[in-house]
Amino acid sequence: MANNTLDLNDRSLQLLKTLVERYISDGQPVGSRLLSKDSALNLSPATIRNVMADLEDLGLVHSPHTSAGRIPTSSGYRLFVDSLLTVKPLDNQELSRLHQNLSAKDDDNQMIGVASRLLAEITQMAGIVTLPRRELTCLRHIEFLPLSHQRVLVIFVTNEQEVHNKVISSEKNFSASELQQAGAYLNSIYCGQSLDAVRSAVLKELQVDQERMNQAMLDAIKMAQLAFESNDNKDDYVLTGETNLMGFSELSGRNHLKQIFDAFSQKQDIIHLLDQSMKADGVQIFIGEESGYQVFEQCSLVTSSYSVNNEIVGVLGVIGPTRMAYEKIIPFVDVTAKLLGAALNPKTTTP
Amino acid sequence: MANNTLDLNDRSLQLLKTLVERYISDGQPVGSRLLSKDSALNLSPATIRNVMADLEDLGLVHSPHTSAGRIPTSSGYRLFVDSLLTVKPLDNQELSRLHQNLSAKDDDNQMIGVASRLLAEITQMAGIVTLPRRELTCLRHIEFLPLSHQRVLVIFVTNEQEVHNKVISSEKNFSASELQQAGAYLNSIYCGQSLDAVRSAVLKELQVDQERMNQAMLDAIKMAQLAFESNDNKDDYVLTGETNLMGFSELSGRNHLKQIFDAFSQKQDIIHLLDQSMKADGVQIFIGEESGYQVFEQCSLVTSSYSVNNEIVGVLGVIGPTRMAYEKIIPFVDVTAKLLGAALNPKTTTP
DNA sequence: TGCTAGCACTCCATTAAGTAGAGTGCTAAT
DNA sequence: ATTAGCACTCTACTTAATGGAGTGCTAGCA
Repeated sequence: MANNTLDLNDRSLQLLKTLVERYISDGQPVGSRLLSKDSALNLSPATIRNVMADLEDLGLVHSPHTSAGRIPTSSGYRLFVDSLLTVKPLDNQELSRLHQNLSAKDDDNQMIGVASRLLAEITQMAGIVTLPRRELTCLRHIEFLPLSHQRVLVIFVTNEQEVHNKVISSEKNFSASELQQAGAYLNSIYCGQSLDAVRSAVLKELQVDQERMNQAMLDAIKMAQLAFESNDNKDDYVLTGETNLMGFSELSGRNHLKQIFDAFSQKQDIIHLLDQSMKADGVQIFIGEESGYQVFEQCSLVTSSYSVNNEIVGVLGVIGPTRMAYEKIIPFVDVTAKLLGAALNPKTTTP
Repeated sequence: MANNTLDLNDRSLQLLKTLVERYISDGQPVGSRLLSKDSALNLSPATIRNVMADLEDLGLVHSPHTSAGRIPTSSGYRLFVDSLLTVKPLDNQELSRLHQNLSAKDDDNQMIGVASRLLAEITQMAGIVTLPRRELTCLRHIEFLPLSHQRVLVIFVTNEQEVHNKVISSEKNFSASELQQAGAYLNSIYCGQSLDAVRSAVLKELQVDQERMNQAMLDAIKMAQLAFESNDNKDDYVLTGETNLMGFSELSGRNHLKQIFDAFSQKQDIIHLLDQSMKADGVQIFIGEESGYQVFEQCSLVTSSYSVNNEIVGVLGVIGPTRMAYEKIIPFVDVTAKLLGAALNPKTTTP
């Protein structure tokens, strides 16, 4: 039962490869006769059947019922994408479309949307792009406005034009002009630094000699800490083309689609799944139950992190049925991630 | 063929009413025998059949095939909701749930989301709420930040804490301090007024004697005009519980659901549909093809505008199959709209 | 004239049975 | 080791048969 590649000779692997390719393109269980013709090995169907029995023992393929052909299992797909896949270079037309639409624009958020739409449209599946991490963005402007009941509205702008806002509770009731002063103070010392840098600088200030500062400065620093303490946009993404998934028969069983769409709108599980790709460079693939979520046992997720200035800031990818054209999807997701990373406005800390 | 209520005697109407009620609760075509027992009229099935034939001639009911019962047509539903419906008072439990969740909070946007979710959960259909019109909100703070290439980022806060931002192109390259001055100037004169008022005041300023103003003031006014010229959030809404629609068999035909979900993500058509409810107070109902959109010929839309300070600012409602429990949905949408209107922060102009 | 009982008819849904096709597993022969 | 052959299994599709629900129509009754 050891599902080691070494257990299999070249012939078996070759057969598995053509089986998977065939199943991906046709969607029908592949029988021994078809496989005998399709592979260049010149073997009789009977021989193929023996090989198939071996592959089935190893858990790489399985038969929906006695007299149907074989279809790949998740392990089968996994072995296929890991060792057997011959990736196809990107179609020229698609490549130019990517370049055209993902050239640097001003608005980052807009570009995220474009990327998601491209992923969905070209693959005809669902496209997903997480919003870029804010930690690495640089602070451009910060400002406080008083609300009622000791609450303060903080507005800050990062990069070129991303505006964020948040309500924090302050210790006392500040007047508008006090808040304005605090903003001016913070702007003067932290403007241009990355949020990460600001966060740690603020913490350091609070720990060391507070006596050196006057009360106004201290208030400002405290509010800055509250303003930056949590990173809120980390749990959001732009999803497009979900409806494309409705076309796939393997996903349309009863409330299967409903569960998938529910997962999409709850976001939580999806985010958790995407987070795993944040750690690694390059393309990652979750096939069927590998995702760990029952909802997606019929789905595959092809993702890639995308980076700005060699720092991973987000993840993007496509979601579709396990039976998808990996040899095209994988390079496609790969270059999309690279282009998006390149197109996003650089956020270097200029100290 | 005149589908006038007057063509029908009380008995026919009574029968139509019970037929619709029965169909709504069971989902099965209603036959003459069942109707004979169900109605309190003590008529034989044969008599009922004659009446049904009349109703069918008038286009109020129709038979899916020769030997099935009758189901209401859109006109049938229409007559039902207009003249025959006996609305049920709201369930106490639901009412208290509404009150509890729709009490005034600080964050308007958050409340919109809550309302949408309540609509969806309680009706088990899709809930939709348009964002409130910004025209009637009051300006609290405005500010400009320079971007590259003669572009300016304008940030303004309305009401308590809604932050909006937008990029405009200016005639010349302003320095940060010039922009700051402009912001301060605008704040000093327009703060606290409604956006509508600001917009017209700005236009007036530009028309009359510009000589009286210095260049800085003029620049500020011009930028204010650009900042407020278009109302962008009018074309957006919060939709929840779309997936509930997947449960209804009448909507699950082939790509029917896909079309509906596509319409949801395109937003355009939906907005246009909802806009029609903006004109009227109270509950409005679109049944099947009445909406004018083929996608929704199997759906009904029950909406109500909601108002703040007697001004209609948005629309909310539910979307579900034509076969829905109108007698419960209608009052429910009605009170939800009223509660949401009351809960939203008042935006009166305080001149 | 309005209502009803009765009857023939239609259509659907479900079940049962039969058939053709595809594909397997096993065995024996090469 | 590979293959040809055969019996077997399972599905998908077609056909037929049956029961049930409901209608439309006609004739009779108040």
